[in-house]
Amino acid sequence: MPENESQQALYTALAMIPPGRVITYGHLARLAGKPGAARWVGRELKLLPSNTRLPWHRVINAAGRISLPSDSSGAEQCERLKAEGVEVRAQRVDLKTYLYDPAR
DNA sequence: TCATTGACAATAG
DNA sequence: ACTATTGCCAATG
Repeated sequence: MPENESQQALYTALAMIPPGRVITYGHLARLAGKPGAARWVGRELKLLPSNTRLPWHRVINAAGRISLPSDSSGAEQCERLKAEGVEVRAQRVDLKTYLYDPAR
């Protein structure tokens, strides 16, 4: 059973991000019905189980960078993105090219 | 209740 | 490109 509406909306929105595309925390928050709650999104993603099927790795910050420490988690996100065809050069993703914007 | 912290964001200098 | 500041939501001490 859904823990709450917002969380359910977040999962649904995240699940529809196609491979090879990315989205920012802010945009995802808006899609989840909580505009301006980018930080809340990050907190929720951190709570996801390691066995989740959700594409958490397609979520990056507004600057196009990985918002995780460069150790294990950050490196894994980077690898996952590259594996999907997303170019990550100098720790940075070109939002103009890879950002998933349903309204555009 | 207040202060701090965190997978954030926009703006200014 | 960098730091500093301010605003944001929620959890934690």
